[in-house]
Amino acid sequence: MARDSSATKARLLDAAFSEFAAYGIAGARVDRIAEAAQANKRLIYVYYGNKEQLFDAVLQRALETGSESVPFDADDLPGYAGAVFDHLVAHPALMRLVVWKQLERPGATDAEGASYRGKIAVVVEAQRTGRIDAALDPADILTLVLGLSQAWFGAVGGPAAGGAGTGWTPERLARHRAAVVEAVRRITAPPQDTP
Amino acid sequence: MARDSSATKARLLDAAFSEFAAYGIAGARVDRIAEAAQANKRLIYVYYGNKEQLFDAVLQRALETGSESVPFDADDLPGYAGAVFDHLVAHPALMRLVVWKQLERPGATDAEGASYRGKIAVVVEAQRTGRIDAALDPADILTLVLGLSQAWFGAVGGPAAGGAGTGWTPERLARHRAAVVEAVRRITAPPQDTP
DNA sequence: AGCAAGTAACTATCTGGTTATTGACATGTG
DNA sequence: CACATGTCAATAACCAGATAGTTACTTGCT
Repeated sequence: MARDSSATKARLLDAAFSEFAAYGIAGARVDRIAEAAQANKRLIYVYYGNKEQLFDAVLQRALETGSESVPFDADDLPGYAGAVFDHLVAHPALMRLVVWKQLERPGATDAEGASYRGKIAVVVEAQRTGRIDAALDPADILTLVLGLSQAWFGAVGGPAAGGAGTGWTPERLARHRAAVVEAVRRITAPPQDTP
Repeated sequence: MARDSSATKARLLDAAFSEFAAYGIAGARVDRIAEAAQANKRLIYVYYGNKEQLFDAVLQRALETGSESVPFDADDLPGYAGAVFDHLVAHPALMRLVVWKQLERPGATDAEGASYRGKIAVVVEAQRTGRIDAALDPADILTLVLGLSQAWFGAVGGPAAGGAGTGWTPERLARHRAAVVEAVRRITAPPQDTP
């Protein structure tokens, strides 16, 4: 039990995820991560190199699991926006992590760029087949849909804080979710969509 | 010239603005701020108390000048969104500062809460007079409009980085601005808006 | 002189990262 | 079997540099 290096690595990664989500890269404390993981600080350097690389590992895993559980669907962008919204609300730490990354490590990684270009291509195709209004630039569509899905995070009284209970009641959240979905529908629906 | 305390205070505030926008609260360095302001570090504590209070002062001034130069107009939300967009693009440091604040100091201040409630009231009135679709919750409208205006910041290849040149060409930026304005129009326009 | 503005040097503490060492387990050898 | 050897996981103590905040002092203006 005490000699399982992969378990220790995983505990460190989990602890680092929480720490980075809460404090960002600059604010995160290596000692706190080690303590929360019940591991020795040294092992962070053995397994992950240094604080920055640990952050990279945390972010990569978080984004992987994120894009796995919310597959992109250009044929139903309102549904996709709702799914992204649900996932972020369910995992506010992931939301915070992404924002920290945006501030402290701007610029897209190769994986992000590839995923982005893939989505663009799918949107273009959906525009060609008439399922998305072709008047808007596909890159703009993507940006706006994501922006709408994440808008709650920046809202006044929004749950930018730590983890759980955050001022928004479930009803309020559900209503906002519906508003996001409807907004995406109005933006992306092709003309003459309401017969 | 060398003995003008208000000028020194202003220089410190400017330097602190840049520093906090670039590195956040945890990442900001008091020594760097003093050096950039060509002032003695001690004066930060004399004039502003400590690092956190200095951040508060920076944020307050930034938000004040922000809301001054972009007045809220519920009767023309697309135009308002465009104006917010323009202002943030012209002052990316302000955008970053707001996001840092959201992460490192969650929760709305009294001033923010008041401004928010004021906007809500104006939106409600605009819905009553039929200038905004009344089907959506006013709080959601506000959140979505702001989210759209800021969506570019989170975009792939977006200018989350430092200050100036950031991958987005002026043309790309103008196109995205038009997309934001059009998106807000589609979301907020009352039914039967196109005669 | 007297007061406000400004400064250099200092300190206590923190923090990322490292060194030297120990403990556990497996394997090969006589 | 008994025992030496090598390897991997883990640990405690340590260190050099950084950092927020302070103390005691000087400068310049009226």
